[in-house]
Amino acid sequence: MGITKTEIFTDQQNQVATFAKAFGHPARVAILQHLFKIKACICGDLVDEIGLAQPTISQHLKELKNLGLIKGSIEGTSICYCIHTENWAAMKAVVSEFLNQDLENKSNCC
Amino acid sequence: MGITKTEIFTDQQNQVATFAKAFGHPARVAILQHLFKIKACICGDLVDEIGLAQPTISQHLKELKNLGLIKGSIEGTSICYCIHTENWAAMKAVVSEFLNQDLENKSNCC
DNA sequence: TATTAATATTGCAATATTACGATAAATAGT
DNA sequence: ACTATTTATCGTAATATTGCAATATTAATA
Repeated sequence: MGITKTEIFTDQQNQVATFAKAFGHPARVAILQHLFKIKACICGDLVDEIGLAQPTISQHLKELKNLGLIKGSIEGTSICYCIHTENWAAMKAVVSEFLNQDLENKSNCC
Repeated sequence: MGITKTEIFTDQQNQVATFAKAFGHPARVAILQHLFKIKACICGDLVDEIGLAQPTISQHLKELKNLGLIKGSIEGTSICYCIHTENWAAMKAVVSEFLNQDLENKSNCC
């Protein structure tokens, strides 16, 4: 049905999935990488930097902002986006815990 | 258009996105966690463990297998799935590099 | 070989995502 | 106030994803 049954999963599982979904598109990966690289936060040269139309970039930015991973502040007519470092760290903690799981014992079949 | 323009991104960006998409659904997060937890690899009790229909679980397993994150071996009539540890480590390296980016300088606006 | 058990595949309906043109909203400068 | 610039929103088309019932496949066992 295209709808995810979030009710049957734990909060932690849903959180990992939600954050991971944010990185599940190369445009958002590219946006975040650019914001990390450019020390000063960047506004809409993202549209030039990445090869997508302005409304598309704006939409991706909105998703990242809704998740709290970036924040934007008005600079005249343009808007300055940057990484929300505290929230990024929090997200990283959740996702890293998932990624860094270890096999307790060696598996006995595969 | 629902179609992602992968051509305009780097291989690394597409890789991060592809792996992240695998974790972008709580069912797949749950499946992977269960495979990590249960030392011996598990077959189709995943259907009982997680509350989704058998075809749905089978589909999620297929995606994870296609990405190389899990592997399955036939055990009689059932199939034994487990984490593909080498590939998991490789994935972790790619995703971690993305997550662990650091801001070079403090941002000057937000 | 017929039956049973476990998993995979097919087909389909519902919803989500991606992308962009057109347009609106906000602000700066004239 | 008018214009230009920048970003957001709306509307819509195309594609992707999720989920499951029905069915097929595979392997063990009677």
